[in-house]
Amino acid sequence: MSEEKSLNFIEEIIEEDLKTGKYKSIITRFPPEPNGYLHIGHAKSICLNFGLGIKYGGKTNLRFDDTNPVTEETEYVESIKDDIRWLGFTWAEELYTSDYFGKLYQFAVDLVKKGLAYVDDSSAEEIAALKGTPTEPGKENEYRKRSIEENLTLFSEMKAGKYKDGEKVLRAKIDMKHTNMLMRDPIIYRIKHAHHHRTADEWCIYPMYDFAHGQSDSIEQITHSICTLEFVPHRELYDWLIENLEIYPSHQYEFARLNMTYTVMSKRKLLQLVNEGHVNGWDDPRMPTLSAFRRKGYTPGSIRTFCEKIGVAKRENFIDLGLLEFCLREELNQTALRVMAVLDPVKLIITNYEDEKTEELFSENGPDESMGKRKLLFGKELWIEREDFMEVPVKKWFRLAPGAMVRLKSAYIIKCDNFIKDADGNIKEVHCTYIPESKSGNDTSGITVKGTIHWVSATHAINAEVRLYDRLFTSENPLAEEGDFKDTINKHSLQVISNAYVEPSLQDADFEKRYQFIRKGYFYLDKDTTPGKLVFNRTVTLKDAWAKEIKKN
RNA sequence: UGGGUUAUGGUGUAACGGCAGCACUACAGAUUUUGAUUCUGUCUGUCUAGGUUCGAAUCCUAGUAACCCAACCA
Repeated sequence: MSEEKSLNFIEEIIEEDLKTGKYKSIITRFPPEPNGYLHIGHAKSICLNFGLGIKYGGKTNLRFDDTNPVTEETEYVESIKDDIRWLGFTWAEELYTSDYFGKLYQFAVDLVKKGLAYVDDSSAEEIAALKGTPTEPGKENEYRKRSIEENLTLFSEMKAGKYKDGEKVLRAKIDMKHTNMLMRDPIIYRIKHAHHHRTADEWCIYPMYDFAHGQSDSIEQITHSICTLEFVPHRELYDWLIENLEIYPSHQYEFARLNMTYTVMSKRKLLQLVNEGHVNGWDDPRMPTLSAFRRKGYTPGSIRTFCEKIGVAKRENFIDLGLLEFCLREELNQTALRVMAVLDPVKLIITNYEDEKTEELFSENGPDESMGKRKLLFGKELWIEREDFMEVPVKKWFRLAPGAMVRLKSAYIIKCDNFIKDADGNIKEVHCTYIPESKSGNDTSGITVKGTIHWVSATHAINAEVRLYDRLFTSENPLAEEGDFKDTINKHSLQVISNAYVEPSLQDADFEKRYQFIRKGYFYLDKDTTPGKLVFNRTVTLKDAWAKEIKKN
């Protein structure tokens, strides 16, 4: 049975274009502005653009849209390239809009020569005042009547640096009464005496987005220029410029950007979180940036799967963060190495176990037998999870409690006989006896227990710092709340455990491996790890039916 | 009081005039040496009102709602 996957609307357009022979092959592009780090919303666009290139045997360029020197930096260029590579994509060519500044300038001159652009001496305020509003038409000003010759002179003087920032702009001459405000003589060049990250001080005039993007698409012969919905009104201008410049006709198509629960996606707001210290940098694992997801332990494959599952359409969407986590767990469940770690330790003493004895036990590394087994060290004193013992068990409890039996994962069945509290009434030690015949893999005891808990040997375990993350916002939609979105920041989004115990095999942890701390979640080594101190990030929790059960009561 | 875009379960996404499907979530159960995984099952939907048609999510008419547009940002 062949399962035919339905096409999204852009794929339909492409297949039609290919079928009718409009294009022999396609070229797409991913056009980030290097003024911030890439986030999960960009991943949707990256997967779409590069995915299309791959699917239809075309190619995809990486083009940095660097027309605003005051906000753009090389640091961002590098991080963006890293993130795209990490996601698993390869660009055909690495390009910069600034590569085309010469051509773009010439295009502007052509427009002036055709009488379709003019130099305007008005201030930003004056321009805004005559622009009108969405419901009222704009008005023309005196500069609009300048001769072609005068415009040519003035524009070349702008380029030559004769004027200060804001003193003059170049505008396309279209229609001040147009119902689309973007067509009311849009500014296409402005003066900025600023240092550009690539062209340095070569230019003091820079093209606006609308006069750079479509023209760059055209220069690269991009067949399908894909952007998000807020650019829909720009398409009319995009087409107007291409038509009047008589250059290669690229076409723009728009899809709905990704919105996700418990997440803000605008670069401006993310920058705010970083600058105001609400998080510790762009790659703080609580951020929705790709570098943060990477640091936290997300796999590129899970993000690609996610982008595949959410689809591409034109209607507003609000995706459940849980879907991303589902894709992640789906992959990690297959691939993560199983190990044991105790995050909130309580001492467990096996009273009938020989004092100095150390026993070697074996445990599977993962769900697939090919992943092999590893050695565990077992002894009289262990660390177990505080939450796995209950002095007065609730109903349906099948972990440790006075008189109760559980299996220690890959080891023995034990029975709880006693426990000791400290002066504050906290459980200090749990005393148990073990059943020698119940050894894992060789159990002749005939006893069955409902619960299995994880453990580490107190004499062999190594110490580690473990960082647990929760969602950054308490509100599902921080932007929809009254007041500032930062008011809904989750004050408990980071929990640092400095005294966790992990099994000795973790001494060899590295950035190639992802782990499941059995029963606790998936974890990944953090870059803050030093030779003397292991640091792990919790990538995501395991699904927890018991927590849900508790919550119900 | 302008222009543009979009409306399908709680959330996404299919259907191209012919049985409203899939995924996530939620819920119930089975299995389990991870209360994980796996497996089984259940609930929930075509924005509204008319019309065309043997037959409408799909076509027509009229509404309604949401989002975008008044940076020398992209």
